[in-house]
Amino acid sequence: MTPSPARKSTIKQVAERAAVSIKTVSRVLNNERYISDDVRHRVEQAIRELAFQPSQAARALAGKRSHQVALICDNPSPYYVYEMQSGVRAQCLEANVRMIAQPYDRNSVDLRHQIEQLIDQTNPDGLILTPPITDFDDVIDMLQQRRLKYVCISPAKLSTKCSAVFIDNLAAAQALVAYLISLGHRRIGFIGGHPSYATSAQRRSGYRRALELAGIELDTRMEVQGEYDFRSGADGAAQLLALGDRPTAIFASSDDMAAGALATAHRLGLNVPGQLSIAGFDDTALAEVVWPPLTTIRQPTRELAYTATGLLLNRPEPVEHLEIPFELILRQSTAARLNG
Amino acid sequence: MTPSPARKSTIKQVAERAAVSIKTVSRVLNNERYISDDVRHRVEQAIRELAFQPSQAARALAGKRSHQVALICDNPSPYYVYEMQSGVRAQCLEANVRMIAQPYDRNSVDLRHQIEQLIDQTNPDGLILTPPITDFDDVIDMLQQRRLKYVCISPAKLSTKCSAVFIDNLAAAQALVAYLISLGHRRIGFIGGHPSYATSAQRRSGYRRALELAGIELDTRMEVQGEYDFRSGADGAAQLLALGDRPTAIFASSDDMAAGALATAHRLGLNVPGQLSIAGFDDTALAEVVWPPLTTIRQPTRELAYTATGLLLNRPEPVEHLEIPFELILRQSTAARLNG
DNA sequence: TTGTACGCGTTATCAA
DNA sequence: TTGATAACGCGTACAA
Repeated sequence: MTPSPARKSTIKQVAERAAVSIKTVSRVLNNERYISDDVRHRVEQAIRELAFQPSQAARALAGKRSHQVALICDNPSPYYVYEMQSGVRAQCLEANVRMIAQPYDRNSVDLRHQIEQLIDQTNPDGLILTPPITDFDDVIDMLQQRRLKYVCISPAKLSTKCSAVFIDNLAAAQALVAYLISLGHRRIGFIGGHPSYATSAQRRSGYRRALELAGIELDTRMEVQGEYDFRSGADGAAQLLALGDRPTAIFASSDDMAAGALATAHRLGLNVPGQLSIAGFDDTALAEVVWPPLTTIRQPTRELAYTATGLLLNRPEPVEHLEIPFELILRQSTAARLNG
Repeated sequence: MTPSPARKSTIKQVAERAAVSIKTVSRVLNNERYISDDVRHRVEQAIRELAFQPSQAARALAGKRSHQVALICDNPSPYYVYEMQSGVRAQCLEANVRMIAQPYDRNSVDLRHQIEQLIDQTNPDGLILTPPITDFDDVIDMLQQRRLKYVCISPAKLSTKCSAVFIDNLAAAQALVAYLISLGHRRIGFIGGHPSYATSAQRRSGYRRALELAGIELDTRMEVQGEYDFRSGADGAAQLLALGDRPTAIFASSDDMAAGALATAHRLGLNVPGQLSIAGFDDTALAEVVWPPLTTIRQPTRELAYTATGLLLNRPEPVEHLEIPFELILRQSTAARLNG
């Protein structure tokens, strides 16, 4: 172990120590070709000995890359933001790139301006967008106009202009509702996501298709609007469970809402999983900590983020649309058959 | 509204448009003195017209400041991280400074190295530390050695070397437990926080002091260890409620744990708030969305972060220790008197 | 395979 | 109160 110096070392010092030119050190740093092994080793050792770290500022200023990617993530749920950041960061760590992340508010009128400001100031190598910003035309147009690289996570529709990473929300929702039906449920409530998210409509479609395939007629009173957060899930469930012929199962479009529905069920004295099955999407890994366990579709938010960042950093050229398979995770809450 | 140009504008272009020198533009940007109002207005208008944003990279390279602060925040809970980021960011926005934030893992052996790397690469103007990193000697020593500015949030002990922002955890816990006692409770369970956080011990002390002042003898079986997360709260409550003479109230050291305790209570058929009162710290704003409402100490995490960042940015010189008053929030869960 | 010279866009220094 | 010029630490273009 070399004690790290109190002052920052520069590339020049490394060059002197390794008895090579500055440019050669730069070559090693950037993994360029045409370097003899001997020189490379010498340089690497000097870097280690001096605990040298290149200055982001200087690299960004001199080169074409800034070695930074920006995560533009709105905040439906802190868990969601956290998972996104973790996924992006993991990939950045491997690529030796810095993540720039900060909570954004989709409701601010000058969101586009804020993002533009970020771009001008930091000159990121690329951006990761999450819903619903993926679907904001003014933002997308601006990125396009500036010829910036970006990847969309779960966009409303796939574009030929940029890469996207997503899961098949419709199929996933359908699979989960079909499972509830297979347990014997016929009256299944639906709590929708926030209307400004495209995934909300996709998941509703999946719900409806599952009913349709099972020959169950759609009862629109069984569909309530949510906002992807705990509170709206609790309210939505209250609305559903106040119906005369109330549902025997509830499908919530996110885990925050499913957890809210659970809370309401408890409040009403419905002992899940005896009298009510609750299922939902595990967008935010919240289902992991909920008791009793929910039946969920595991949407690996972190993996979406990780994959998207990989696409951004490692495949400069082609536009790709990558679908990540969802995984249906069956848990205890709905494992008990309806009415024993 | 000026249509923002597709390409980034430079300080040089601004200077030409305002018919002044580059340096003068720089003066305006940095709020330096000795500028005539006339010139200042001309420059400001040119900046607006060109939608000019200074390059972070160039500023950082040329100047002594990088206009960036780093938030070194561990992840006891995604909500906590989110609140911290929001608070720091709000202050950064006002000061026109960029926040660098990314989840850290307190368990990684090379945490100090990771932070050092961040510092070397980004050269931040200052750092915000959160527990338990505030109490890691190797990290603190490194910061001290490099003469970096940093502010600690809720550190284990106040140091004369750096500023700190905190609430009186002992007094807050004491107040909350005293309130439970005033409701008639005598057997009050305690679920502690993660042992590596200093706040855990502080809150336990508050719990004990409240009992002591009420003349209630401490029963160590009533104190269980938690880890500040939902799961450990649920487990801790299960342990407490399995006792022969089980507690009539539970005080959890965080809201995640309080929510966990709630879940356990429901599972056991204890209808909160009939047979059991649950109270806790609202570290992460989770209590806001829990049903039934918890009685909490609102620890304004976001405000702690906001204040700490303000200290860092606006008071370069003196070391200050700032205490933020806590707030006791009475909610339904414990509002009902014991046994009606 | 390696080195030299220049420039990136801003701030700092010093002179006017 | 303003301006000219030299850094800042690295990547790029080109030469050796």
